[in-house]
Amino acid sequence: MIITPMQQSLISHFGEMGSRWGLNRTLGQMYALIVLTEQPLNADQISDALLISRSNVSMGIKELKSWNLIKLQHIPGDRKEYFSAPKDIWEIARTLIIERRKRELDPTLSTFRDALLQDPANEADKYTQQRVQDMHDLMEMVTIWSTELQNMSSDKLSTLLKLGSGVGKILDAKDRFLSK
Amino acid sequence: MIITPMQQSLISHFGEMGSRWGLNRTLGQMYALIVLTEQPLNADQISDALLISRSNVSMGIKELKSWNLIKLQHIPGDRKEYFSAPKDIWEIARTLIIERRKRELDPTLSTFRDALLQDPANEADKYTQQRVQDMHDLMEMVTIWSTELQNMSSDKLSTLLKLGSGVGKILDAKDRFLSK
DNA sequence: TTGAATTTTCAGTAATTTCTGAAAATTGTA
DNA sequence: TACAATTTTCAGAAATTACTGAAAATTCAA
Repeated sequence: MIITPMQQSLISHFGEMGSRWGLNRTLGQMYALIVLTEQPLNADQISDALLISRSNVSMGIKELKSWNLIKLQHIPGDRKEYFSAPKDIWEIARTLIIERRKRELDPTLSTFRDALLQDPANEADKYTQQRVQDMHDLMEMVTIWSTELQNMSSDKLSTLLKLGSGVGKILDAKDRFLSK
Repeated sequence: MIITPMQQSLISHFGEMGSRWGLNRTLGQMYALIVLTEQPLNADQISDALLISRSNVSMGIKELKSWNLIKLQHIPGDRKEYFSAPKDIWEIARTLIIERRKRELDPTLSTFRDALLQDPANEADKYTQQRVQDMHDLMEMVTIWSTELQNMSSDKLSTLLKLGSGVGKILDAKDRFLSK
């Protein structure tokens, strides 16, 4: 498993960014390696390439599996497991959106609902509930969006994103449009 | 600075979630406290309420300032600085989107551009560049979107989000619509 | 200016997270 | 079934991150 300088610099960068995304350095590096390599890789190859222990790779794979970010493959005549990333970058993006929502939004939404069901004990609680209500409504809408994206084909997702700076125009004319 | 049980449970939750967002526990708790309290708070009140050291609060405030998440206020006759969050939840959301983009996307986009400018040394590099190109294009579109959101009023942002499950419909009819 | 009030910095410590090697568990084939 | 190959687990070590108290710096009113 030889890594080119270009790959190395990208892998390092993903490592540094890894922690800013909910992952960690090693996980970022592992995923970069898998995404940037055409052939599926086995755990030993990953361990060699990134100079990390075999057991660390095993834990990393477990985590990447829990994120649904890797595909598992078998090569005939080889007992090792091989890992690869989806070739469709939109599929990866979609998965990331879904998984981040699960981890970052869903638990909070549920906590918000609990708080809103309680009787406010005093003025402070009343104010708190107002704010929670606002945050709840916002997060719920983001959730609806992400569900929509989840069920969207790569083509459609791509079209939507390319709409980019056209969003404003659509909104300006939305009423006219929706009334047709 | 008395905290109600309702506030306490929300603050705890924000603390736990804090690390899943690029913040940390204390920062999450601090921001929850500030958002959920109607009155602006000073550093000592935050320190008291959350049972953390005054210096920790100072560092937290510095961080929240760098995220543009808090407003600084002065109360006549009081030399202390008071902090509050925007009352408009959309403004907070907008700020979060911008700041997360700055931290999570921009540096990566720049690394991608560097890699794409290089001459591929071999087949592996050619494949790597293909994948980088895909990721680059996707991230650039997300960036354009976030810039759009950045310049959008709260009203408009709210309208867009509420569109929710209407997005698919809009896309289906996009061509018809845009040709008008 | 001066000095009390307030905020910030920072070195050392504490807490948390990540990583490793060794051992246990699992898998698949002969 | 037996066993070699492979993967997973996990306790302890290493690395990183967060927190504190004390001291330095800043602010502002008199």
